[in-house]
Amino acid sequence: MSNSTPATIEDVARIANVSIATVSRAIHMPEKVANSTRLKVNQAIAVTGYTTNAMARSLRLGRSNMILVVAPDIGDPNFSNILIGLENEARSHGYGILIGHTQNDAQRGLEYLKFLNSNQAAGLILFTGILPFGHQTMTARLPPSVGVFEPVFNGGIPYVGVDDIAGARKAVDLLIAEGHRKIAFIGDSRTRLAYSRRRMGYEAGMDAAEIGTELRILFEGDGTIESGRLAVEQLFMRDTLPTAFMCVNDQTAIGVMIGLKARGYDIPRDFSVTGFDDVPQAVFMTPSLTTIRQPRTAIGKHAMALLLELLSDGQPPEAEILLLPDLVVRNSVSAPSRIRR
Amino acid sequence: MSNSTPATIEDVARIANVSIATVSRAIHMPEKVANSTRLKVNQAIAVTGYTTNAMARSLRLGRSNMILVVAPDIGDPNFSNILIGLENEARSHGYGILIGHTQNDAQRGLEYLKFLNSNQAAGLILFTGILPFGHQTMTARLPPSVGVFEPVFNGGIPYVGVDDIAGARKAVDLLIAEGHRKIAFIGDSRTRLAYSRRRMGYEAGMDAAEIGTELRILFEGDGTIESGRLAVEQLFMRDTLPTAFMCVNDQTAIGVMIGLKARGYDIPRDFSVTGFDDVPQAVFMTPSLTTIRQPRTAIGKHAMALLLELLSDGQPPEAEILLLPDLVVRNSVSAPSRIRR
DNA sequence: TTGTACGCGTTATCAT
DNA sequence: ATGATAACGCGTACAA
Repeated sequence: MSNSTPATIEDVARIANVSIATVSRAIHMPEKVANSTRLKVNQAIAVTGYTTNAMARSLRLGRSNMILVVAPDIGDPNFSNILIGLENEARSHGYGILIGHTQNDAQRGLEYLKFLNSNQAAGLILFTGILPFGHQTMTARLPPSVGVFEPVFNGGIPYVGVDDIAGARKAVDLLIAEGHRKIAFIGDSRTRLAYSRRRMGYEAGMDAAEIGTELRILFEGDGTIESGRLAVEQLFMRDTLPTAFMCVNDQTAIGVMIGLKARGYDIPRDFSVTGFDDVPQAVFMTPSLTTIRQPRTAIGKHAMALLLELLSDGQPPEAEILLLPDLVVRNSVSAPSRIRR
Repeated sequence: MSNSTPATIEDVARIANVSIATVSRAIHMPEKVANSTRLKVNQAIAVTGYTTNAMARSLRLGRSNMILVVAPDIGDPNFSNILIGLENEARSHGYGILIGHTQNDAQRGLEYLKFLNSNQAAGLILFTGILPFGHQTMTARLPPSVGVFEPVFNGGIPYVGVDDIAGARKAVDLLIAEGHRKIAFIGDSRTRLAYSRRRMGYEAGMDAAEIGTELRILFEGDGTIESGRLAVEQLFMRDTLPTAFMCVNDQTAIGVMIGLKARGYDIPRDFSVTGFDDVPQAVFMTPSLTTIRQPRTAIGKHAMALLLELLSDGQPPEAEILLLPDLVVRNSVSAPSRIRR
């Protein structure tokens, strides 16, 4: 059983009294081998505790059973949850997943490119809109790849993300349903494509409710807590106050809440606030934040499924898969207060 | 340059006008090859864009350059931060890291065991005190392994964790320095060894301050938010109130804070609270939680360094590496109130 | 200092 | 249905 050296296909063949070719067939194409023979082989496998040597297999096949997952920041809470989806899906198809993080450093990106070139990974999952390989990118032969969250700016690389427009629409619709009309959108059109889409959802919702542009307030931030706080300050100074703040992401929403509380206002009595993402701390805020939840595990699962399809079929089935995010109603939204503004 | 098929060692040899053996030597034992030859080889490598085929190399060498990291739950915020340390250290030594999560499911654990057996990983990092391989564990030949956070109950497997006793001591010392004497320890001696050690730190601190056992309150919980809340209820019922709650982990502390606030008390005016771990939401609590921070990235780095040492030396340099955690002072601790209790 | 040749464990081709 | 054998790309013992 537990010898010093792992059993090889030859050990199995000897014990089962067949050739190594038959053993290989019994494992990978069971229908092409006689029942009685297959039985003998299976017994021999059980006796020896044989496991296919993945290195030899990969060498022969010319491809590994590993998927490289590259993210700019592993520590990102978004990352770990998507990882779960990725890992489950990969594992259930016999693939393992390799982790890499670039910290937005081109040098490290290059290392991963070498990694890919040395055949260590059959496919690539990218957590960023840009290829992390610097200027070498152009000459690089990438394996089948799939982006997560954002389209990869290289063309031809499919991606799995969330329907930001529909998600934002859910938030603005809730606000409108609660009776709000003067709703500010605290946005960030520069950083990510997803963010401009969220704004589109906001506009669409306002349009649908026939709320005129004179009631729409747009603040251009940068998606950080600080920019949320700043938005509040600016809006107060300009004396153009909304009854609700719809924020492009949870970070901004947290900043808005901080700013509002600093001025002594109560949320949601005086102002309603919504976020987007449902970061882990959203539920711990006071009040807990009403937001749009990213279906993280599902995103991971779909991205990996797409990649595996690519790996077998060769052709990209779809260029873009958008999942519908959920509205998570908590305590930061209520009907608008009666204070005149 | 970017041909259809990757360059092999043979391509390099042909261009450099040497044998493949010389190319291999030029790469792996540069000092054993003539300067002029090495130069030719390096040029040929540059021209072809050659990268060693890792599969072939691993097959030949009998070991891969992958480290398998197995955790019960990838989503755990502790995990991702340690992962950063692990990854950085591994990568800088030419190793890649593979992720697996078991969800405490023995079946999945077995899959990883097969993985290991098929030579796909040269080493193993374990995030749990128990081997996740079910009863097969005994017969299994494990590769060099290192535990993280907790000792692995198998013997002979070194681990890297945190000095829980010293960490807890920092918390209790702070409380005592603020003037507290009647300090409750809300613990959990069943779940993890680390937790009992934290209690030892508490006792040691109380001993050092010569605070008698009649002023020590011990509540046995289970490390969850709910158990923290429950502790408060019980202590109020028993009418044995401390001025400070020292909690075995942040979850418990959060529960305690919820319980205290539900009864209308102010923290830290009426009661002080400390946690342990510094989970991401600790800073977002109101008040923000004073706690002991796990040096997560450092733990990962040390664990991987230890494993790599094991991989090359063969012998475990140390059985146990304990890192010193930091006290993070925030706003949940102040001097005890004057209310008589 | 350099080259030749074998073997690592597998899968695929071609016979039988 | 099964077996013999050639490759996959590399590292190294041995020979030169």
